[in-house]
Amino acid sequence: MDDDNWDLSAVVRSCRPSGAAATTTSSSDTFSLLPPHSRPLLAAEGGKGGAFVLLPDVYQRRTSAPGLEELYNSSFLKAVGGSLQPPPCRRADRPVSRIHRSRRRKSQQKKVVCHVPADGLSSDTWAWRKYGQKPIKGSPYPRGYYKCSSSKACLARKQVERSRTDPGIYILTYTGEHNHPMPTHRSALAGSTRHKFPSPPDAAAATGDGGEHPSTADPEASPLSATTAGEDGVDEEEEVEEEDDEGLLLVEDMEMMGEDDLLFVRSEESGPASATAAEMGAFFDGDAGFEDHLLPLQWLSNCNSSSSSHGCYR
DNA sequence: CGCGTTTGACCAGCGC
DNA sequence: GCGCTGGTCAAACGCG
Repeated sequence: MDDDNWDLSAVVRSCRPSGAAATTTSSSDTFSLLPPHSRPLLAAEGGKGGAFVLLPDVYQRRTSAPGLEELYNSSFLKAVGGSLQPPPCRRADRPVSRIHRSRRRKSQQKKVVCHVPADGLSSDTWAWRKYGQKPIKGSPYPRGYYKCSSSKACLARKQVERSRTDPGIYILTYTGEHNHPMPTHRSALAGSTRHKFPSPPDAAAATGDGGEHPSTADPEASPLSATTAGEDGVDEEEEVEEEDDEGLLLVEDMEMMGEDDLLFVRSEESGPASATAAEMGAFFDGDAGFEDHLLPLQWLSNCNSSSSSHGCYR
């Protein structure tokens, strides 16, 4: 119920730089949904211009942050205790159990929507397993549906879709909460290492029309080789905006993000990332499983240190 | 052999 | 009430 917010609130609050945070008043639960890596940039309310607030390291140290763990735990209690459903049922059972679950969620579940550059995708430390993909009306790019694969009981889900306005940006929608601690090592996750390094016919297609062919175009695919990506300090921006108490977060379209404010490292960018970017481009087009490419998160700390988002997002 | 991805089908929420 | 669209499931397939 409405208590969903509490956990998030805690996080937010703790993260809040004294003044800025005010923006997301009730962004509460939203963040709990977000993977640590994706420290969201809170868009200041008037923030269209780009007043982003970088959340402190709450997320940064997932391993050592007791607070976070608590958060998780408590979250579990709330999320799981309340609505955790027994596992999925087969079609036969579906009618009943599933209905409640999915349909309800559809409209009422809290969501966290964030926009991240391709690089950002790779930094998701949770283990996700793709369970579906669908073309979305109005968007040239299909949307991928992921579940947390760390635990079967985990309700966390995520949708990945490429921004129609900016192919370089991915829209991540998190729903549900993880009812288990975050995996320490990606490698520990169930065989989540399936790098398909494509030998992309053309990277161009990657950024451009991938969506046309659902089968080949995976929006979410954004494999960065952890090494390269991590090194350069990627930029990852996500802006989260809360809409209502329902917990629904809306992120305004890319337009709202001033280019000046949000700079993504694109393929043209220089440095170590460039190679990565290129590769990514290739991936965008046809591959999936970006989650496999985990960023060391080192860059997080780097970014973190800088007080302004600009420092990082460059 | 195990696990993740792909893909088609099913189901129901939502808008008209 | 109907149709559309999105979300999820599960079998098949591929890869390590």
